[in-house]
Amino acid sequence: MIDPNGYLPRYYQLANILREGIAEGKFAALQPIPSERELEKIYRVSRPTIRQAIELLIRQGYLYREHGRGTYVSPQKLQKGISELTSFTEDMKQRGLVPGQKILEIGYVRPSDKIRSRLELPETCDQVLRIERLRLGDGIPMGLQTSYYILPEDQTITREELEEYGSTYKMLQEKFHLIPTEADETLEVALATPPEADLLQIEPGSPLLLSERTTYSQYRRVIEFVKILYRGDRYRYFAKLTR
Amino acid sequence: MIDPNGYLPRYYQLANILREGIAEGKFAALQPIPSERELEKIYRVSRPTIRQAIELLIRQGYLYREHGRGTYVSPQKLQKGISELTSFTEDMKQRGLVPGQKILEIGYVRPSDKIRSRLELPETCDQVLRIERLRLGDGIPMGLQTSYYILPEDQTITREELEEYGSTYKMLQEKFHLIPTEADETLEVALATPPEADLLQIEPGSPLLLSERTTYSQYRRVIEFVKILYRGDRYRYFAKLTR
DNA sequence: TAATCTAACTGGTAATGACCACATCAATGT
DNA sequence: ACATTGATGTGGTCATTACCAGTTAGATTA
Repeated sequence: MIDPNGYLPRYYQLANILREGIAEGKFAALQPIPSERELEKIYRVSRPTIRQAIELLIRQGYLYREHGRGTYVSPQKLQKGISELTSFTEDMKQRGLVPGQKILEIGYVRPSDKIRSRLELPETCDQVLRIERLRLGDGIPMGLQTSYYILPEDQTITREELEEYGSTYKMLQEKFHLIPTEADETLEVALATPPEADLLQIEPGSPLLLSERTTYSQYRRVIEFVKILYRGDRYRYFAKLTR
Repeated sequence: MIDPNGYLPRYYQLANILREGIAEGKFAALQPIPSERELEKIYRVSRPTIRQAIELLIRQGYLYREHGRGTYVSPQKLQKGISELTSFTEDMKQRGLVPGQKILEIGYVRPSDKIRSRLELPETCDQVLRIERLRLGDGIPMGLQTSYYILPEDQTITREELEEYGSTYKMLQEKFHLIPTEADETLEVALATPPEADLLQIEPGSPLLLSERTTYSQYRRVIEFVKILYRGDRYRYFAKLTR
């Protein structure tokens, strides 16, 4: 069941086994899974390893513990949609829509004070890459996205690459070895200006959901600042909160 | 430094010491803290204990690790505002505003199908407590809140209690021993109807931020379903995302 | 000089053994 | 009949020991 010399660490293998068991209904919602001492005998791994696997599944929302009682399976509603950092592309896929994009503009600009502070720009740098895109879901306009990146001119992004990769996050990872790992996001409402309404194919003055996000790399440096104006009638934001 | 027989577990004491060190600037942002083996000698606790403390601080956003290099202090921007489950009252306090409320209506109603499903109501139950409140920040209308609770009639909430406690979450915890521990939230835009606009002191048709939240207890049972219509011009939603 | 290797760090995974704190329930006492 | 107690199960904490896996820098080599 668990390969001690496997490619994946043992606690990770065990977590996968348990997660599958939950998905298959082998362990039912609100019912306890075997105790840590029992799992020790079943899977032939030590208790710390088992606890590590369980802690992973708790963080992912699949299990929860009750001291003195046992470890239980979360109800389905709590098993999905943890507030995860996703790109627009991944977001659309999760919603069951085919992601698409239409690049409107791409080029270097002088950053405004707001952009400067959001990108935590050093004084020396006075050029940032700006990309404006119309984002589609199943071919229908979903939002208007404006992204800013700090990139030297010899390491830049071309329109062709952007179209080829589809997902910007995938490109950042493969081309620059920058992995988005954390982000701060704010959401508020806005009203569509005539040019925005035209691009989004809605009436001017229609309500929009405005998202502003600063994304950080694995080194805790700012990667990008992204502003997205979502169509209010087609987009809903999900969050999972814990305490 | 660390009391082995203290009221708090050792890993928790160590986490507090390190968190203070970070707050005081003793450990600077983006700089490494002492290695796990060094901390072992400094604080006279074993490595598992140290790792547990560090993992806690990582989850709270204060530290991050780099395999082979060390454990580093996160930049300030990432140290706060983790997507936490807070009541309206706590939310206002965090924003530096004085929370307030005006109770508009309180009583039992037959739940609609939508409310039924959101509360995961059993067939037998056909009465839920509905509370409608105008929520204030520094005395100014911030949002219109409608909450639904599953409570037997002998264990109910009165208008007086609601006004006395101020925070509903505090009351749930102290009176019913129900601790809100997890929640699913959705956000979308809406336009104010004339009666809503009147209560919120804005123009009819003004944009609003509509939040719908299902809150779960420590036993993973639904506690409440809450709908809040926030004034679009006075409220902004914050989220912290991870991967 | 420049590429390579190696030793010494770092965190990551794992086993073992021990004791504590909380929950439950059956046996015991009143 | 009821309250109490204690055994036994659960997860929570902690120490010790060992080895693996990346990173780095200085010593070695070509």
